[in-house]
Amino acid sequence: MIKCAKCRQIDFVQKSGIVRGKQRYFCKACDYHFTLPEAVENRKNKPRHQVTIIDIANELGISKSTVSRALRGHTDIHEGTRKMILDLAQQLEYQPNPLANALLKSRTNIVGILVPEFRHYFFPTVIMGAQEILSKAGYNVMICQSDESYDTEVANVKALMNSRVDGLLVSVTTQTNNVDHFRTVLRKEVPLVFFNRVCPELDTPQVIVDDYAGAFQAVEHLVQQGYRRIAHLAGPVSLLVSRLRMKGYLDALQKHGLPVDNELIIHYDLTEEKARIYANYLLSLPQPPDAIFAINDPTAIEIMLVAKSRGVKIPQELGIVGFSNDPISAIIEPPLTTVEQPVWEMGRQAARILLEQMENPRIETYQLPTRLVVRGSSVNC
Amino acid sequence: MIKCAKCRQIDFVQKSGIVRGKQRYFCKACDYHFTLPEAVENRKNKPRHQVTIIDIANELGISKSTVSRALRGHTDIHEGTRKMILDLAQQLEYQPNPLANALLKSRTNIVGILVPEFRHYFFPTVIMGAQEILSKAGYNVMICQSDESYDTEVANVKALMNSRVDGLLVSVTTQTNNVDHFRTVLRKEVPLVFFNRVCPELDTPQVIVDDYAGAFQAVEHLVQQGYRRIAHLAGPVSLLVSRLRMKGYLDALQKHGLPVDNELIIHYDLTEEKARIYANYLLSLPQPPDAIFAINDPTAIEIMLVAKSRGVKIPQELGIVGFSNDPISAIIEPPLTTVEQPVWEMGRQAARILLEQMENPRIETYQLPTRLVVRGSSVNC
DNA sequence: CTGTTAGCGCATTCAA
DNA sequence: TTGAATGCGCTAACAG
Repeated sequence: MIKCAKCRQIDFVQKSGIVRGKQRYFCKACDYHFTLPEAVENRKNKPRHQVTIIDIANELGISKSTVSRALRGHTDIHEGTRKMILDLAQQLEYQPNPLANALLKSRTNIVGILVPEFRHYFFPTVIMGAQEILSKAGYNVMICQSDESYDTEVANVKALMNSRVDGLLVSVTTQTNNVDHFRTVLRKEVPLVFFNRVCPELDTPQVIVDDYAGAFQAVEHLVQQGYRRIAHLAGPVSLLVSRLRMKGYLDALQKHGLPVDNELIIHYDLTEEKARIYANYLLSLPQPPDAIFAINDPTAIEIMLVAKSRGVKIPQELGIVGFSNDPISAIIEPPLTTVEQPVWEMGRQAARILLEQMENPRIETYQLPTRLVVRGSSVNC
Repeated sequence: MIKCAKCRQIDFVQKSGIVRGKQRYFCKACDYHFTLPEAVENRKNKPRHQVTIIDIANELGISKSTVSRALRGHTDIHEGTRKMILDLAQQLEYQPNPLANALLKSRTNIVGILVPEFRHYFFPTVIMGAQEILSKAGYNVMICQSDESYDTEVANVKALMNSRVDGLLVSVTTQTNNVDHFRTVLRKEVPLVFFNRVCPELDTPQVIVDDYAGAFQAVEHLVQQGYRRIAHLAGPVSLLVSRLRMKGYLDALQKHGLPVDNELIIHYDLTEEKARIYANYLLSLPQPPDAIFAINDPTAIEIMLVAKSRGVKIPQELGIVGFSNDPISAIIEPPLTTVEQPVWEMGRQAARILLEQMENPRIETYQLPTRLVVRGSSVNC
């Protein structure tokens, strides 16, 4: 089945020895010597050769289009032919090559997920939720983590775009102030959904929880427990989630007539070391707080460890509330009061919206509920 | 630049109206009406059109081969031409389409990582280590988690193979007894490296830690602390890691002349619920153990919680040692004695070996060291 | 109902 | 030094 490279006839071609490792051919019709393109040659003796529709077509003596149609389940096919094809495909363990399809359709069936870290409970869980929905819908997932570095985030977005992902699920870093890299994504019309750490300045869907209400309840709870000098170890101002929780904190204080002391409000970059430093700072103030509302559970736990190491009694001398309901918070001693958010569901929801976005784009912010879980770290009895 | 679909001439073709949304063309030479393939038509007016070498070639009035060569950095190119091409490419923000390349070379530059779960510290950390190495080497990573389900694992392997990953990093589920799906991978000559939960029966590299020594030290430590009736809440027999840690446990008992009591050895499936059930079971034996060596930290922590809930004092009435040095173990009360393993490094190592495997396959088992970290949960003072 | 043809974007081979 | 032709595997349009 080898055509002459010159006269295109097939009946006169024969092998004519091997030169520098390459099989050479000779056409008796036009007296022409030639070698086959490497790919074709490889095709013949590669052990890991994947079965293609051409193999099936050749085997059956029909055209590859017919095979394609049968495999794709088109209706206008002779029943016998279809059966032949399907049987052989099964027997040969035929697997369509998604690369070819991707090239043809410019669709990879891959969704990129970009998160700042996955050391803690939160992001891995969101990812699992997203994966649940996405894999049901036939998508594979490519996960990147930016390690809270803006540069890495930019590089990751570039890499994912370069891999031609069909959509992007993103939670930004604490350092992300410039969002041009996401503008590029939108310009190329690649569906993009933010979750948790969102970019409200971009016209694309966002999935968040009711951070304001959660924070408000948390602080109100502290007030009701009798705490009066409540500090807030907050996230960086760049993140909407920080600002919303901050607002909940402030409004709760205000509602209950408590003064806002700026000394007790600290924005930080969510790293462990800084959490420890600021916790120590707060506890060594001349007038230390009697309670701290932390932006999230890892922060709350760092505070707790610092407090313990300083001999500060929880909850008697210091009430602590976190955010997220990380499983650790139930385990630690004393168990941590925290604001539960539907983490798994957030992943599912973000994925659903991304899928929807691929069909008919709509820009909306989706908000999931939060719920206060009261535990020992804040019950001042 | 449109050729007639019949006579292949280009000079006589003109548009002839739009029918059902499709542009139709008309050849004045051969009097033939036709439409262009969808792809070509799309190409003309797609907003998200990516720049290709053809665009560059057309713009410059040269052939795409030349452009390709210039971009690929071949030497046999006129310096002026090269510069022209490179400049225009930069200006147009040309990005080579990896899909085309993948199709051509049968290489995707994607590595699949398959883990049983990522709820806990261990697997996410390994993944981060692997990613560090792989992305440096120009690979993207596709992560799947099987949720400890054999069927999901098989499906995931299939999906990853179907995506034509260039290599696979795997840790199997507790249920994986049949490894035919991995045999398929090897048969197709896709590099495969196991880590942590490995498949020694397969001829492919494995990365593990010195589980035996770690377990031995852990149990010996318990003996030295004066514990005499040491139980072992072990992993499923199907996992090599369970068997090795079990052996370490048994040998340590034997070395110190302690009897092996089968009642005190329990294999389980690593689920939280079962951990709790068996912990309760052990503690309610007529002759309960005075110490428990747990297969891993999550298990140890479940045991600790159960013990606390039953009012059993740790470490006075019950010594506990885990395995992995999960960050939680330092935080929990009392802090957990555990066997540290270089988790991050395990990911890096597995990735390195996978890369090496792509060059020159070699079958070896790589073992990383472990180290006992003594904390409060086992110091019987 | 089926075969032919074209093209997705690229690298490569051969001919000039 | 360059261009034309080929094929990676597949689908879709079109012509019988």
